Amino acid sequence: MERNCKTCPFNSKAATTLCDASFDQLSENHLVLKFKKGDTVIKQGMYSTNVVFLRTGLAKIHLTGPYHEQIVKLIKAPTYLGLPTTFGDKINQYSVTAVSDVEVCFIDVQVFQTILNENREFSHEIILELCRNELESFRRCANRTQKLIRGNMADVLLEFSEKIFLSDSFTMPLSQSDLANLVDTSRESVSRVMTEFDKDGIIKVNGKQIQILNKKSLKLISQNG
Amino acid sequence: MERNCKTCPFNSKAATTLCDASFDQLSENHLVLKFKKGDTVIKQGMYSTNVVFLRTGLAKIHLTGPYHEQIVKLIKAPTYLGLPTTFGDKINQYSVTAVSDVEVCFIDVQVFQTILNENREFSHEIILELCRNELESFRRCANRTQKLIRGNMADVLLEFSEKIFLSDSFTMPLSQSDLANLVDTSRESVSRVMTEFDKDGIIKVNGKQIQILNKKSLKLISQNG
DNA sequence: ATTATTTTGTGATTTGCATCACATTGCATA
DNA sequence: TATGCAATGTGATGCAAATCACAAAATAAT
Repeated sequence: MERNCKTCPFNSKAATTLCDASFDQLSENHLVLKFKKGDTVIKQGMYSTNVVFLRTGLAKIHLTGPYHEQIVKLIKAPTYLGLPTTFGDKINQYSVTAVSDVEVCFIDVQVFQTILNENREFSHEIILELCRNELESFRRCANRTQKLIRGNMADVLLEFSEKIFLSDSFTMPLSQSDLANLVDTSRESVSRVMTEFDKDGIIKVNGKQIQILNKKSLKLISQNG
Repeated sequence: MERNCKTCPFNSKAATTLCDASFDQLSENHLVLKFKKGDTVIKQGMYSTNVVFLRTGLAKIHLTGPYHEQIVKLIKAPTYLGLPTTFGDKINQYSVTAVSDVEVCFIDVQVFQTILNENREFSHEIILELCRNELESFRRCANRTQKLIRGNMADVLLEFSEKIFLSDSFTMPLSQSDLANLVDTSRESVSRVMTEFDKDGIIKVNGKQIQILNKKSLKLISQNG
């Protein structure tokens, strides 16, 4: 457990700003914690007075839906989490679970707010990030509800490849059940679509190892049925 | 066309703060415009350097989905619109269309930003609002994708009654096609569900006039299938 | 008033996908 | 190495809701 925030490999501008501007406050008031794959970082329904900064690793945001768990998205460090909670009623509105081993900073709200008030650039960036999230939510929701399973699965594969792993081949970080909750289908359908894509030569599946062979096709499937 | 912002019936705290704190700047820099029912207030894809404040009336936020228009939600004055656009790349990411006659203030981004920078309380409130929106999006999306049509329709009726019109009877502001895009179904299904609800004595439909007779049932339908 | 044109109601048919029901594989822990 | 549990593959069946196809109202336009 280290406490020196200067050493954080922050490549988020907001995070850097935060650290540079307020190192003293932060180093006094934050914790760097390590979580193992599968651990709960934020638990829906619990009281919390911390902003969470995901420093390294992957995590999933999920919440209890009307009938089953809903995975909102897979996120990659560095990002802030739990802002809405912190600024709201301090009750976590969603859970965050580590998908790989992760390092996390818990920053006390009070401190965070102070910094926000003192640092114009930082608060502007936070607003920007929140705006981006809102738009992303709209789009995501429109896609999920309108597209067929194949389209949504194609989207997820493309997103993982292009946004998360920055490579055509990667190790699938989620189980098929998780994927099902992410694209809102059944586990069985996820399985079927994956084997379909494999048989059609669009991807190569080898256990958890995924390789995208034909990105063009995936994009077509994403657009059409 | 009036320009005196002091006269706005702002009951949003953020809006009041904005007006009180920065009346001079604002009255120099904003316009109050009237739109008629059906008019486009914000057009997706267009360049814009204004934050839009919906002063009076109802409007719908909608965007082009992969296959058809998606209505995100019905909104009621007073609210800010287009924040994400304004802070982002200045290209509107969604459309806003007047559902009743509305009054709108266009506030120049520059001015808005200045005020945001000068007014701590105001910027804090904006952050709060953005956070709320994000959470609301998560919930909404989880509901839409998991619930059956009857459940979603029940939700919409309850929301209109409780959040928008604050009454058990109201005039449905959206067409069935709009409702279909809102809950992501077909127009025909909306029609069928409405007549079902009517036949079951849960609501009374009389053209566009809706009366909720049995709120308990609606809530049950919203929760179960 | 009389046409258009958009909205709505309702049946018949089709279909994507959930669900059920197991077999199988992989992985962990004794 | 065996044993147990979780994650997967795959068929058969059922169902919610999309789609198609009109008729009937209701609004708008002439």
